[in-house]
Amino acid sequence: MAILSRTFYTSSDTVQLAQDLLGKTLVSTIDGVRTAGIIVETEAYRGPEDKAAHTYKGRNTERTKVFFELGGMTYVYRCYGMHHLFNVVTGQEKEPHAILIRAIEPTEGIDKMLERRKMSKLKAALTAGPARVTKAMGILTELHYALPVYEADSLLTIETGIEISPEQIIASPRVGVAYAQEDALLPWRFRVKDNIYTSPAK
DNA sequence: CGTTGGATCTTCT
DNA sequence: GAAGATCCAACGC
Repeated sequence: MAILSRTFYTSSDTVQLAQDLLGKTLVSTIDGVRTAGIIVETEAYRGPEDKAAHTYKGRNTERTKVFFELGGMTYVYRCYGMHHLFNVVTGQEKEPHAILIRAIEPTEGIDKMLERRKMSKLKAALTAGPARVTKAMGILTELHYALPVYEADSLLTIETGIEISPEQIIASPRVGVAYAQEDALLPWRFRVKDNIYTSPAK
């Protein structure tokens, strides 16, 4: 499989990229052990205008500083004090956009993912949900913040995967962002239709 | 099946 | 001091 080049993350609009990422393969390599899965659910966050984004109004803190780099870097942060959520920074320098990876369909290293999730049998709950994805792949804020996903020796890479046609993509409002008022209604959540690792179509 | 509450870090008021 | 880009176990039907 081929690693996507850095230009993939900088040459299109973030909302388009969130759709383009569906079908691509997220790969984590820790201590030589590879775990991988097809991306089947994403959400776009477009600071500084987007009220739901951590970079709303250009907020630049220790946590969000990687947003301001050129696209293709990882943004991992802690959510509700106990989960790690994984994003890919997109766009140009000083353009604080990112795409949250919400669900994957496991393809490689499933035994390792089951072990990390303390599960015995493969089912959708293994990697359906942003915090589940990071747990299954061993992604941690301390270990995986601000890494290039376009470099072959990176702990996290994104590679080519399967073709997803526009008809297979479902757009809907983002999850858990009611506080963002009118921006909460933007249809910036994208899912692969009929995939069991995302919630069913409505 | 649906609902509830606990875990507990970062950031902003 | 409060709330958040969440998950899961423990309930009650």
